[in-house]
Amino acid sequence: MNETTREDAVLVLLDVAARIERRLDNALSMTRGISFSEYRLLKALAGAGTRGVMRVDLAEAVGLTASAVTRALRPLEKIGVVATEKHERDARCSLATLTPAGAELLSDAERVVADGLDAIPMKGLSLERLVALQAELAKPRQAPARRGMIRAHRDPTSGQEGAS
Amino acid sequence: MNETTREDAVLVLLDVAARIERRLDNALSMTRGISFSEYRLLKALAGAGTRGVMRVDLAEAVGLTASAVTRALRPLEKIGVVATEKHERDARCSLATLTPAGAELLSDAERVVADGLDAIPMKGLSLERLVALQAELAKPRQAPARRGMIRAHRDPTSGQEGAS
DNA sequence: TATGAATACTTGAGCAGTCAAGTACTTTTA
DNA sequence: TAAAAGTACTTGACTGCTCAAGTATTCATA
Repeated sequence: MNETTREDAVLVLLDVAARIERRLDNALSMTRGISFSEYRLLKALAGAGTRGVMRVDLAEAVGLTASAVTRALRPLEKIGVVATEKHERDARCSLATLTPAGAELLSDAERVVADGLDAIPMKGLSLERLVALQAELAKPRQAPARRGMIRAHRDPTSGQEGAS
Repeated sequence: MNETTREDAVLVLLDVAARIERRLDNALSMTRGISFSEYRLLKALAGAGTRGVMRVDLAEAVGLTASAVTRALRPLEKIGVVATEKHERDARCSLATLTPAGAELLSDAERVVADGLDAIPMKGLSLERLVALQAELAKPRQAPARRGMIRAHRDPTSGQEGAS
C-alpha cells in the first residue's frame, strides 16, 4: 500500500507539471506569441551572456533533443530574436545568441510567466529537494562511461558553461 | 530575486516531471510495449471496476483531450486489452472497460512502473502538498459557470465516478 | 599523415498530442 | 412538441516533438 502511495505521488507530480506547463504555454502564446519551449530557449540563451550557445548545450539546458532545438531556433531567428554565428575554431558548431530584441521579448515573457505563477501556490515545496531529485534523474542511465569516454574537445572559450 | 527562486522551482519541477515521465515511458514500452499514456488509461479503467468509463471521463482522469483518448483506445481495443460497449440509456456514450487480458497487462506494467520508481527518491516531497496543488490547478480557469450550467444528465448507474 | 572514431548539426519519416468542425444524440425551453 | 442548446464522440488538419540516418568537421592514433 505504501508502494501505491509513492506511485500516486509521482502520478500527481506529473499531472501538476503538465497543468502548470500548459497554463504557462497558453499565457505566453496568447500574450507574446511564443511557446513555453521557446521561452526556455530564450532564457537559456540569456543565461549564457554574450557567448554563443551550441545547439547541443541548448538542448541539454531545456530538455529537448538537438534536433528539436534546430527546428525551434529557425523561426526565432526569422523574427530576429535569436542570431547564429559560426564558432571561429570549430566549424561544426553554430552558436546561438540572444539579440537585443530577443532580450526584450524575454523580459516581457518573464513578466507573463511571473504573473502566471502568482496563481500557483508553490510554497512548502522545497527547491532543494527538487534540485536533488533533478540531479539524481540527470545521472547517466546505465553503462557509466567505463573508459575515459568524456566529451572530447569542448572549448572553454566559447561553448556555454552555465546556461542553466 | 525571490521571484526568480520561485520560477526556478517551477522550472525544476517541470524538468523533473519530464525526466520521470520519459523514464517510465521507456521502461514500459521496452518491457510491455505500451506507452505511459496507455498505462494511465489502463489504470483509470481498472479504477472504475466493472463499470464502463466514458471517453470524456477517461480524458479528464489521464489529462488528455477526448480526441486523444479516442485515438489511444483504438489500438488497445485491437490488441484486446480494452473493450467498448454502448451505454444502454445514452446512445452518445461508449463505455470502455478493461478486459481480463488488460488487467493482466496492467498488473505487469504496474510492476515495471514500481521498479522504475525505485530508482527515484521521492521521500520528503509531500503528497498532500502535491494534491493540494493539483486541486488548485484543476479549478476552472475563468468564467465560473454563471448560470446553472452543470453537467446535465450524468448517470449514476454507469458513468464512472472514481476512476482517479 | 592517413584513417577511424567522435561530435555538431540537419533532415526525413513518423508519432502522439492539439484544436476546430462535424455527426449523432439528449435535454431544456418556449 | 418543435426548436434550441448542450453533450459525447470522431475526424481532418496541424504542430512539436522523437529517432534514425546523413553530412561536415575535428580529434585520436597507427
